[in-house]
Amino acid sequence: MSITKDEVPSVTLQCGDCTIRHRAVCARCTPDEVSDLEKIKFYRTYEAGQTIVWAGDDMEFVASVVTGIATITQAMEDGRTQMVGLLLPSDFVGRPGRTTAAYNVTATTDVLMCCFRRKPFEAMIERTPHLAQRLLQMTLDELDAAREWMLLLGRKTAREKIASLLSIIARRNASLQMKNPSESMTFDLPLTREAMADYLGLTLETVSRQISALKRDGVIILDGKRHVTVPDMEALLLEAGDDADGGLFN
Amino acid sequence: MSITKDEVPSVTLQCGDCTIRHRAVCARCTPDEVSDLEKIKFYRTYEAGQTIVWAGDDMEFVASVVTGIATITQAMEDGRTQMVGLLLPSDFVGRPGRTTAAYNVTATTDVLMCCFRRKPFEAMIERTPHLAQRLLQMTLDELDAAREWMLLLGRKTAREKIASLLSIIARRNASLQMKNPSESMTFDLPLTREAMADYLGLTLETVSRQISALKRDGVIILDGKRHVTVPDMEALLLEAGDDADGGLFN
DNA sequence: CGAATCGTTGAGGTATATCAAATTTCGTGG
DNA sequence: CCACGAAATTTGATATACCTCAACGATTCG
Repeated sequence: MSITKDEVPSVTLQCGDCTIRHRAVCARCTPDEVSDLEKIKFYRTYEAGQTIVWAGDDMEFVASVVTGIATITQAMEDGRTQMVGLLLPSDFVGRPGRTTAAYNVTATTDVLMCCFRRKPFEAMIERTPHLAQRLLQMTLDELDAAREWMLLLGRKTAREKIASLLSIIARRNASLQMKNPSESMTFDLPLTREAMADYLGLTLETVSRQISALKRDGVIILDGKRHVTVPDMEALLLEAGDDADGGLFN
Repeated sequence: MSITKDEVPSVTLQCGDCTIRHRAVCARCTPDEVSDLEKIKFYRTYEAGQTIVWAGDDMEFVASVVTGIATITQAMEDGRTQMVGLLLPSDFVGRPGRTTAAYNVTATTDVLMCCFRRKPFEAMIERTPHLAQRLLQMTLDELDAAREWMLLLGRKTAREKIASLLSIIARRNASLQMKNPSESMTFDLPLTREAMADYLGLTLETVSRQISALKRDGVIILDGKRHVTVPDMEALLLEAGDDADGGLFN
């Protein structure tokens, strides 16, 4: 996990064939607006483990995750850490109107970010309703996700927390692969046990134990430490303690 | 706590001298835009204890809290409940673009709401950048608050949770009364022990015990069950486990 | 005055944290 | 390719913070 100098991808990407074009903050923008955005954008890459933003630092840019996974975390002085967001491709990083970062953002896999210089981006929000509208929509979605997580953190048992996390990851993969979510599903965990613990408000030992328990009970099948098969999504959803249907939208 | 028919206030309020005009969703609107809003607005009152919105119901309106306090809660099938938001004057209720309410909203005191019919309001957002921009700002603030709460729910001890809640309420009162927050402060708890428990992810017994403990330790002074004096805000902040300064913005 | 609501306090149980050690995985260099 | 060390993970033993169940006190309201 060595830290090397950021490197601009050898081929500069064009917004026209960007993989997140239809989901990112620019989703509603007209071609004209996109070409305005293109003038203030630049790419950055981060290696797995690298910090993208330090809480308290000046924010020179806001950005969209193009590929890879990053985490948003908040820490107390004594080291207790809570993940407060998981950033997937198309997710937005940074808050227009704020000069100082409030959270740590860390790459958990190699990450490619599409960055916009903050000042020009803020100016553009003021004059581009499509941008503000899309950002509002995305922020409302994030708020919903945060609230769902508050229920998990405040009221769910350790087993339910693990099952919830697994089903969220599974659901995500399902939506990518366009599979019927009731079938059996297979995916890789993008997080270490410690990162899962920070997400779920548990210790890594408890995470490990509960994963072992779910495995023992046949709810999941493990191949190695990270490769998970869920033979019966219904059963997993049941363990998560959510409403039977689990997540209608998204 | 009887439930009576909603009643429009005897005097219909005018946006011009509305107490939340400068903080609510309409804060950035021009006089013209406000008068457009005025055409689709109506007032509703709710008594303490009354439900304002049921999760799953159709949302006919979105609204601003004008006076009083309401809570946003989420419940699991077995009854476990988590508060995911606290609504104070000027806060916004409802999500444009969504037809069905995702959460329960309940009045904890008598509440006056300034409501907008949802459809026309959504249309107005599309054509009124000032409205979308302000709503974005407010939503970003809520997201920050939700994330701060995630840290509390996931990583703080019961005592820290109580101290955090008290300091948030105290800070709020300070900002209303324009007092120096380092002085001693007095305020009333707007929540029952049970509501506090639902907010903090605790049982009401634990809330009661921790409040007693803070009282025993001289961190707070109780007069009755709800009237609280904090002789030394610094000490309370310390108990909350936050950074020394505690809350720069807002 | 009695019932209902709200809050406090106590005793004991349990889920999860903490501390500790063994085991597996994985990257690196010989 | 293999050996080594570091990191990640699992598992065990024990501690403890918080929950659960229960009883009781205070306040309000009809």
